[in-house]
Amino acid sequence: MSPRKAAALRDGGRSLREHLIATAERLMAERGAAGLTVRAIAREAGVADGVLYNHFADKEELLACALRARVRAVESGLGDLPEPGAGTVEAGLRAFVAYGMALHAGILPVLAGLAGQPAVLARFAGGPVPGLDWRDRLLAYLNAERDLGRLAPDARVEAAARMIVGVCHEPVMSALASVSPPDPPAPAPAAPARGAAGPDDAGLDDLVAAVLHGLGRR
Amino acid sequence: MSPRKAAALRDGGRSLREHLIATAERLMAERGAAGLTVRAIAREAGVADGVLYNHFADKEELLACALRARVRAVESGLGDLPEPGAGTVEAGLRAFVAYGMALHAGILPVLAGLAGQPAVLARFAGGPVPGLDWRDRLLAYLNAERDLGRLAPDARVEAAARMIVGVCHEPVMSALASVSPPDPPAPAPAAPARGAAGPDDAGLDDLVAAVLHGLGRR
DNA sequence: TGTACATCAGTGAACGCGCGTTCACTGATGTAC
DNA sequence: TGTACATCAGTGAACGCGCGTTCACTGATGTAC
Repeated sequence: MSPRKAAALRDGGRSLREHLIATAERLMAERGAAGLTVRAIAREAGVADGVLYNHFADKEELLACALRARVRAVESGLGDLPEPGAGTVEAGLRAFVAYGMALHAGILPVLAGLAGQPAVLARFAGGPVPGLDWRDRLLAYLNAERDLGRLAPDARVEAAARMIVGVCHEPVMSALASVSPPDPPAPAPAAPARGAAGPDDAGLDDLVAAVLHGLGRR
Repeated sequence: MSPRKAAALRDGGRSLREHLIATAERLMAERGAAGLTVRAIAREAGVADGVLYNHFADKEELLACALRARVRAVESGLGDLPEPGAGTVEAGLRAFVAYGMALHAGILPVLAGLAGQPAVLARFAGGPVPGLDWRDRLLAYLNAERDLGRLAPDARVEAAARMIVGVCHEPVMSALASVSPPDPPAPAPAAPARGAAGPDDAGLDDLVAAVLHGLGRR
């Protein structure tokens, strides 16, 4: 009851399905999802072209699984989000912004590469979307801190949340717009548009200070 | 010295080159740039498939021209940006945010559709990029208002500019992530991801108030 | 003025290529006797 | 225990399709005489 085994799996215990998802996820992270072909995934995984159709309905299902795996991998590398009332508000906001920056830097480039394949994004959206969850938790954190009296009673928490979400998108979008690698022969670094994306520590402090104190005269 | 004329241009005075750019720009705005083919452009323009190569080096050059035309069209529909010192700071910021929202809502969906074709983006980036120009003018405006004494002397203008840029990206990105039209037979509305993108007037006011006054207790 | 020829942008069938997907075949393993 | 057979995941050549691009041909217009 255990027929032929894929050459690439002679060692290692994981199934071919998991192996294909892991390979597709790695290629997404390395080269982006835009020009990813089933042949490239199969060759990189060391298996035959057609075997993916024994485990997935079509290419889109494999890509959707790989996207979910990518999201889990990015999130597992991030710490916990702060609880309201613990530590200073400055530190809490810093943690939320740093988390959001890393989350979006890891996921947005892949999502952008799938902009031309809405069916994959639709399958992905058919579940909890990590960016939205993070946004909801940020909003809940701000509301709780306001209720604790550590933010102004009339603080515009909705507007602030939208700005914080936006500021996490912005460096990724700018990096995407300015890259210009050759299309087919892109060896690419292991994690593109990551390094230069986020702000340094002083930038984070300025962001938090701007959110808390505003620009106006006091 | 005036040989055969394209059937679609028997009336109208513009050149076939301009006609192709205008058609490609319209298709970009209607369907996005992701699945746009030279055949679709030629059919929509009412000319033969191959004629584009008499006027452009390749498909990428046509798309780059169409992208520039699209940007000019969006910008021409927007008003002027405010000058420092004129009107209230609130009104000035409102104008900058409204301008940025409309600019990005018109351009980002098209840019996202080109994420898989970096060569087009590279040609586009080989000139003044409107989003960057707007960002620079916003930063200059904030600095000038601070120097005029209408913002706090220690106002974090860089951080605020990044948040304002981000908040203009954010609704477009959210709309892109949530759309799921069928891929090939997409008649699509005339301007996708536009209507639900921007905030209403009250939302704009809250954003400006959050930027000016911050969230902290005073 | 009328006729034959030259010019060249426009035409569209055809080319080569890479894509996603299929399916007849392979061969390692479990089972029957 | 040894041998023949059944199972079925894996294999990879081949299929059909749509893409960007090419190029021999068309035909409206300008020129020569």
